[in-house]
Amino acid sequence: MAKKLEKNSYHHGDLRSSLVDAASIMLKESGIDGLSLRKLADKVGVSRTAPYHHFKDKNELLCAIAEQGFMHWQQDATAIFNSVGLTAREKYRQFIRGYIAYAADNPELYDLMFGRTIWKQNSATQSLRNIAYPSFHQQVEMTKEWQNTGIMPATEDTLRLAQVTWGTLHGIARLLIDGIYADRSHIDEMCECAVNLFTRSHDRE
Amino acid sequence: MAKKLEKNSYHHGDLRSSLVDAASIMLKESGIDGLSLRKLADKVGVSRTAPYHHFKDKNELLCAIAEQGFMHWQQDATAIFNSVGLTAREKYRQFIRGYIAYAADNPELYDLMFGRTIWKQNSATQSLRNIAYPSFHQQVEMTKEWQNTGIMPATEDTLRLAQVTWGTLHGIARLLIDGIYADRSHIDEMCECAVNLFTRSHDRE
DNA sequence: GGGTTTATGTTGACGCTGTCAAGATCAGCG
DNA sequence: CGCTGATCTTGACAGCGTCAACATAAACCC
Repeated sequence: MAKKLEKNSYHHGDLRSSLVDAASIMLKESGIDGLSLRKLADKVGVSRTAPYHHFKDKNELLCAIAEQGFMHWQQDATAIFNSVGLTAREKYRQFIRGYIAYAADNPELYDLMFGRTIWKQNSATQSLRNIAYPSFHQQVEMTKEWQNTGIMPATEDTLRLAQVTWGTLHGIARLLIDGIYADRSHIDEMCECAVNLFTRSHDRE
Repeated sequence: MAKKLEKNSYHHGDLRSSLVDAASIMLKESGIDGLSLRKLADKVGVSRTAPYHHFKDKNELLCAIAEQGFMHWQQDATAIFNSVGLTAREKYRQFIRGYIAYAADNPELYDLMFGRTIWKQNSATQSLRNIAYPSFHQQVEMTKEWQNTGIMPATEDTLRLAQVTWGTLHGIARLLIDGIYADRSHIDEMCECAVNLFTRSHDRE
């Protein structure tokens, strides 16, 4: 912010975060492939190879963006989880809707965070792993909690149950953001259906 | 096959199908991005731009490969669906396992068939749509059948139920092939868990 | 304060990609 | 036989990620 005045200097002063910010916007507009380091440098006002002094390669930049995405999502998730005055079932419904909404609102970011670009090639930065893995793990913890409160069947193995329920959310999100289900108007009913399936006849509240 | 002898002629004779075949192999080995038209032409033994007389661009080639994938998968699916001597629930289990197995055995092809590359940009060929849409629709028909036989809850709207259950399969498949769940040894138990969730207390056989 | 190190930014170059334009070759048909 | 259209070729262009070599200025030490 305060660095904006020193524009004409040879050194940018705050290039790294400027790059991440601008790259996030470009990602949102153009997707992972559309995000070009050259265009990015141009938009920020530096030469093509300047970013390479802050990120080893494009992958490291992508990981930095994904990190921000995880931090943002974790805020949303814990806010829902810690909300008061809701029945357990209602809270679960809100979590599902929140998950899908986050993906639908940030499709390219979601694709980056949970897509093959980063994870398939095992190219995740240690820094990214440090926030992504706990986020994955949180899914299991929440499942365990829901099993304890009787929302979800306690007979199923917690890890498997978490994998399947998260898989469902992930699958619906992907069908949406990948354009296989174009219609966003179905989302609410789909979430409702998922809640019914997973929590069927397990509470009376 | 019979064309192999006429190798040294100026005209290839059967270039289109040769391209699709070679491209399928390259796709399996290198993924969508790794599949390069230039390398492909080189492998088939023609010049870089020869493929452009058979496919308008890379997208059309990808659609042709995806078509073959859908045809292959449809064979697998109907084989499972028409198998005799199985209870409805057992048949459903086999379908789930078959779906995940197909994705796990052909990760790059699955990514092409059900990924954003084709569907997000609405770039699917009419020819591809003609086989993909019925394949999508088949998922709904099967769900309806399973509702009728009492395997799945008849109270839920068929379309929503199909979307959610397919979403689950798709999500599990993606978590697997995108490297978020590296461990294939969990697949069987995950499928079992999904079957339990969706068909819970709906049959006694 | 002066000199050196180090971080940061620049231009140039390479090989890769998809794709268009123009010309070469050849099969098939009138 | 000659023409037409399908097929294949070389040449070219812009875009990409990235390495090497060089320029600048900030930071640090004596």
